[in-house]
Amino acid sequence: MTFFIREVATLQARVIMLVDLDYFFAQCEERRNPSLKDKPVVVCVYSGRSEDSGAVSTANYIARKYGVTSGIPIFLAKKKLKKDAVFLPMDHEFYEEVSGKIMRILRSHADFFEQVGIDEAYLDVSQKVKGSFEEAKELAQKIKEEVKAQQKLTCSIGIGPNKLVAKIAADIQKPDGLTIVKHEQVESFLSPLPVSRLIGVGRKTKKKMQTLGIRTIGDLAKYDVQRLIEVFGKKLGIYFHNASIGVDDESVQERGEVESISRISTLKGDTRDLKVIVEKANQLCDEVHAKLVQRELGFKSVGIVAVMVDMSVRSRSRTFENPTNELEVLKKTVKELFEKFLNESELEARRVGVKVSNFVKEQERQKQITNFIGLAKN
DNA sequence: CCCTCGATCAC
DNA sequence: CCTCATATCGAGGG
Repeated sequence: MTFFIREVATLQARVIMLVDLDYFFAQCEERRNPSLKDKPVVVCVYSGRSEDSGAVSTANYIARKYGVTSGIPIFLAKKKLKKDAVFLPMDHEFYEEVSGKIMRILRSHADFFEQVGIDEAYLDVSQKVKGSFEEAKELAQKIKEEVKAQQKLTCSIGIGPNKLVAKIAADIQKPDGLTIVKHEQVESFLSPLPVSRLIGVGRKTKKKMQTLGIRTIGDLAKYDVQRLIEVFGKKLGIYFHNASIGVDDESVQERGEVESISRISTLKGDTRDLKVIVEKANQLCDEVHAKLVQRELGFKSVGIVAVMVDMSVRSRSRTFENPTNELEVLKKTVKELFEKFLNESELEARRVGVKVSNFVKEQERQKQITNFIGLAKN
């Protein structure tokens, strides 16, 4: 019997790490210019409406002390900081380059690897550490040292029996943190934490749970699953229940290709003038199309999105019978979608976006065409 | 099963 | 005054 249990344990028990690069964009800027290190650093997305319009992407911890966090308007960040703060525009290419080098280091230490966004990755290290959390801790320290030595950046690492716990653990101590939660600690670790720590619980869901008397993950664990399903739907209800008791069997797997490519941009001024909107949309089409070419993809679906003056978000889309890769088709479709949309809407638009999806590898698309011509001939 | 669209989350 | 990009879910309709 003991034998059997041990078998099960070696087959199933996992050791998962979540590595999170600390205040990534701002830390990249500090690395490039170390004189920034003792100042508040705020990396911004400028929207171009006015001098300081736009939002904060990432701020270093000095800036955060003053209440400057991701997503707040730039002008507000300036009001909070005043003097010696440094405001910088995003340099996405640079961050991608740094990220790529670090991800290669992380991948080399994992049995299975999954990058999540530009600054996060899950590592399944079960085999590497032979199921030992003690060894996992040593490996994590080694990884932190290596990233520091080779790329001059700090990161925070969470270790747990699954992705869910590892992710929350990584958030506990940062920057430059290391938090380990073993199986037997999962319940006591999770239960006092607010539900908002769970992936999938944002502003709206937190509010909804609050009205149900659910504040902590422990509260959620005690709540009836059937009720959760009634309130949040089947998929989410079951997910929330399992998450609340630290259960998660999602595997760590390399992410496949992206399934949509989109660009959105803020207009100089609010408008519902088709010409103005199409002009901006065409720029976005160019950018989206460049990505498509780069990835050698054709697309079957085209979508537009408009953020209206009241910040409500509207979208329209169209799916073709056959995939295409032509920029002109994209632009024409986008124009038609906006034209139709404007007829159905009263409000002025503040931001507009373009999206393509339903990809077909260009090679496959060409093959289809060749086949079709072949058939027609016979 | 596919399409469309809004909502939500989180980067 | 309030960025950007991607994924996922559910509802509604076919």
